[in-house]
Amino acid sequence: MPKKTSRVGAGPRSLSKDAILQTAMDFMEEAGERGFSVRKLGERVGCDPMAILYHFKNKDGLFRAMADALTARLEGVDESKAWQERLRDHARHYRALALGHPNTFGLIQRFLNTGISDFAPIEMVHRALAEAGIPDETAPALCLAWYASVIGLCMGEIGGLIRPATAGEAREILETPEGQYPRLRALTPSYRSLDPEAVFEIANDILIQGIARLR
Amino acid sequence: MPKKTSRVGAGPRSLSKDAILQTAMDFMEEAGERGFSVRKLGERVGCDPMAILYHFKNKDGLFRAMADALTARLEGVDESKAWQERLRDHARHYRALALGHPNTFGLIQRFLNTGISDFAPIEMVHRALAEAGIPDETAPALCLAWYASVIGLCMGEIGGLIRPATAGEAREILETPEGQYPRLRALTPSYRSLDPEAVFEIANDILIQGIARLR
DNA sequence: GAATGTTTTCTACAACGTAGAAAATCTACG
DNA sequence: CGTAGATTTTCTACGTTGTAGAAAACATTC
Repeated sequence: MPKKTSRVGAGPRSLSKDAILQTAMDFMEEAGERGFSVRKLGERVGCDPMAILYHFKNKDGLFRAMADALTARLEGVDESKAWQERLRDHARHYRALALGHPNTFGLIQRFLNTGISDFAPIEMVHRALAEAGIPDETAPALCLAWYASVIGLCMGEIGGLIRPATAGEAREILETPEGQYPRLRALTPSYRSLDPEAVFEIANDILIQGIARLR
Repeated sequence: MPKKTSRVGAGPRSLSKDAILQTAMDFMEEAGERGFSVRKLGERVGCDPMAILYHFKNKDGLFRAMADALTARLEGVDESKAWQERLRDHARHYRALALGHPNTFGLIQRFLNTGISDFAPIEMVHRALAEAGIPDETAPALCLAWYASVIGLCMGEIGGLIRPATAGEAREILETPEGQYPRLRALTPSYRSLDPEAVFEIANDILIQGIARLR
């Protein structure tokens, strides 16, 4: 039977898991996943690398915890809004998370399989789908499709797929034989001035429109 | 000035880049990215690890080439079909690629930023969008949104997000307080028997419907 | 203060990516 | 043929990584 005090077992300096996670996320944003190592994190935290692994089992466990910690920062939505706006806001919050922590966000995608630990947002999505008139048979599929798409859009933006075309890329298109890619050629200026936020919003439009027409 | 023969410069055993890539992809599917190393690949190929790095500059370059090789296997679409079916088929081909090479497919997402090297499929998508009545101003945004969503769906499926809920997960939901997640609770049986393919198809429906109504 | 349990450090090992030098092999040309 | 130059493959070596296992430091309970 443990004591009544908060800390169930205190080691010498009582390294805080939350503090380690915060430092780990900052470090990940600075160095990227390539530059991230448990040893260097230990240096930053000011402890032996093995102390970190003691708390998180192994590097994968640490990554999982970082993904959870980031997911936990997801802003809630205003329940008084219409279902369309609630879904849109939820998607926007994911995007905000991705843009604010681009390097850590990839871990969310990687470890999304296990631990749909946060039931609350999923319940919210399902309430929205119910209000949209989606029958119970298709609701789960729709919910997962929505999450996969939204996360895909976030990954696309932080991964560099969704961004204005560079001058070099534009030139590359214009240097192709005249009649080969007429549409791509015509759209090149439009690609040059692409607005990533507009891409996200238009994707949201499509998802919401599509859901509305599906019932 | 090089000779007219095909091989511009032949080393001792003339290690074929394509053969290396094929072996690398097989190895990646067997071992996953964690188990993949240049040294072990060298063993499989039957050469020194450094010979591989000579051809691909470094491990990242090899990964990039693997992603390109996989993308090159994308099946083309039947141009005689309606634009809706062409988009749907294109998406299905991506899914087939993902399910056939789950471990290598992640590289496609990672390195999609650079090298929109295959103009042909993008041109195809834009022709479809034009037929759908999408104006030039929004076509690029729509195209990128479509790709990001489709790839997100593929990653969601091979990453384990899109799959039937396990018995343990179902229990976890049913063990929550009665009135807390009523929707989730009601949908649990439906989650248990979820069909990933249905999720993909419904997402396609939404995308196509959304595009059709957008003009 | 001794016993017990938890946390942190220390030490060591196998595996990794790859730089740089060396060797092996190919091509071109006399 | 042989020699010169270019290309490809191997060899060696270095710093870094994740982490197992033993030891040490500290906290808590009696």
